[in-house]
Amino acid sequence: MTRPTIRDVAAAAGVSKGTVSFVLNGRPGVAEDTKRRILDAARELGWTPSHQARALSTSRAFAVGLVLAREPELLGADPFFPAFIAGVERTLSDRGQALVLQVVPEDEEEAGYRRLAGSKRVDGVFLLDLRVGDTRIALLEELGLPAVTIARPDVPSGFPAVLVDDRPGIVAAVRHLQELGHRRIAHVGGPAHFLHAAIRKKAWEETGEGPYVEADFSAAGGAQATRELLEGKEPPTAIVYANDLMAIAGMAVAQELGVPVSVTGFDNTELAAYVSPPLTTVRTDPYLWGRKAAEALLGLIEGEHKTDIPVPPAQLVVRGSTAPTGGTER
Amino acid sequence: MTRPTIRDVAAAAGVSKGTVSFVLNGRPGVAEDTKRRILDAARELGWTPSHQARALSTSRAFAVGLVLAREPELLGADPFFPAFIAGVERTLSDRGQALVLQVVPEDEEEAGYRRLAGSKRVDGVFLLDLRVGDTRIALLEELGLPAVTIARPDVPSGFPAVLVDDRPGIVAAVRHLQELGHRRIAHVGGPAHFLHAAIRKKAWEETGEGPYVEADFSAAGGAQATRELLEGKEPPTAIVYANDLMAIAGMAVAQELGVPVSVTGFDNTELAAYVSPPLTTVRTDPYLWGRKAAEALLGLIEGEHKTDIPVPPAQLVVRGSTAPTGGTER
DNA sequence: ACGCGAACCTAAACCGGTTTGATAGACCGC
DNA sequence: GCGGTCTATCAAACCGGTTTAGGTTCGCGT
Repeated sequence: MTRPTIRDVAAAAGVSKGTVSFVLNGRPGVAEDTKRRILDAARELGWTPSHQARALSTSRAFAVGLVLAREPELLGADPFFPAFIAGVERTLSDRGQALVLQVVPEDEEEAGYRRLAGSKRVDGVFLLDLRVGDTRIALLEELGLPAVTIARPDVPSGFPAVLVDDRPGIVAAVRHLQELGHRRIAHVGGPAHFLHAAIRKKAWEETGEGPYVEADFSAAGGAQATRELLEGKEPPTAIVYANDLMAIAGMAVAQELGVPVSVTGFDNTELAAYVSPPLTTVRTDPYLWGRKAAEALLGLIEGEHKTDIPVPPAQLVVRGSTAPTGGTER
Repeated sequence: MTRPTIRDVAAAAGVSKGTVSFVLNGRPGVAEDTKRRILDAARELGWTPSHQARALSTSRAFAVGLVLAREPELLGADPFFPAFIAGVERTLSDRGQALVLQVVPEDEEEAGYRRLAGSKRVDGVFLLDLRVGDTRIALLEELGLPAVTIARPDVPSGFPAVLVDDRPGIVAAVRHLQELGHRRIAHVGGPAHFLHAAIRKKAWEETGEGPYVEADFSAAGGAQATRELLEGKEPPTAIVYANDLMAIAGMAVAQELGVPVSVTGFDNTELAAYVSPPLTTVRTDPYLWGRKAAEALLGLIEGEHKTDIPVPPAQLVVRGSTAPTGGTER
């Protein structure tokens, strides 16, 4: 028994294919009575339209894409993607859309987008990990592929964006440390070519605080940067990290060196609350971003006008890893 | 300027659509000369076949699916998926296949598979987080959807599987602890209805060691379980955890309670090497599993016979979190 | 009684590939 | 020189939807 097609439904309801199609797409101009007959027939036969056929005639893919250009190991440690993707799915699945993932080595990122666009596999894409002077923006415009980004304030991307402001989180962390009496507060940032790393660094710079070390968001990088800071002359009494992973690795280094130092992270990963001492960090909501981004992207694909979507700013979560100067951290 | 179609290529090469199609699919029976003319024309025009049209006429989706039925928060902390997916992609992208992701709440898992199958969006799926008496096996058979699982020894799944053996890793961890003088070695496992949790537990049981607490693979669960163990009478001197996340959370609890206890994790997450003390754990290779699983799935879809694929067993990575009894853990 | 527009529906073309049955021509042996 | 096979190619049907350009039918105004 093969899958029923629109033809079968049409025959069962005694109408033409065209009419069934009209009903399916909620077009006006079909009598109530006929409409019901068709819907009944469809239910009876268990018919669902073949989205392949639909895709062919409407040249829509009914799917959106996500290109991840990171090394697998780094991906594994990043709490952002799974949550973001879950949020995206939340929106997509309600609307019968699918999410197509491409994971590519960093140097094949462009090819990844070209593949998705060229084979018309997706109707639009998410643009993540925005970089300074990101070449992908031009690429996507060239490809004519609708896109939505996760962007930061003051950096126009040319696409509608979910506007995430990391600054209040960083500022709050620094203020919190200052209130605890810290006067030399360092920052361990992510690669500065990433917009989100750059803006966190900028927010921190504007507080006028101490030394800065650039790392790469990895545990290894965070540990290394911490060692540099603590073994240098005039070590800071507190460190603001650009993510939890580096912060946790940094805490371990400080413990090993026996240097008491307050630390804050960024992301509020699940583990943050369960390390010792529990990590003071900044809570973000990638799940929400995913939902919003997907809504925006679908809207864009439908031809809506592009607008940015603000989301609530990151919030500081105070835990035990920050303590008054001179006090003991553990 | 619209995308060229097969018709354009045919016209340019002075042949019929059919012949172009034959060449494209590498079918025999086309003269060398004609073949070259067609390929030249195709290159000239920059033609790539529309996979939508292809999908319609061959009723193949050229995509495989992955259903993730976990809460977003848990997903974020799990290092398995990103690495697995990266491996999968590695295989897929070479073969022009796409990966369609579905993230659903746990109670909608079945609907997720039905959606993928019903809309013919994918030609096959990966079946992950296999459970004891998994109902999805019957479901997929009912749906007639080819599938590949990540399975454990001795538990036939009915589908070709990447055969992962966690036991040597657990056994090695216990032996290692025993050699260090530990005599009461506890196990904090994952939910027992998961096959991988069950088999780790079983391997540990067969070593004849101490108390067992079931947790849920989360940091919170690991911390809670650890507290129970250490605050009970006859606390263990070592704990074997079923994943790194619980192990790290457990270490923190032990530190807070001031109880010296050796711990081992499972997964070898990036962070494992950078906590204090560095975590002794078991290294697995989900990237490889992803590659193998994708190869198997594509083979299966092509109609090859199903066979299980063994992968190298997990290996113990000894670090500082395991120390001789009576010695200091930090 | 007739013309007209609205409401409803149909037939057929189309999307861009794959696949099948037919055919034209080359080559073969006798 | 003729039937028979083989090769290379073509034309047309098909996949399962959407869309457009007409038809019918009907009620209504005059």
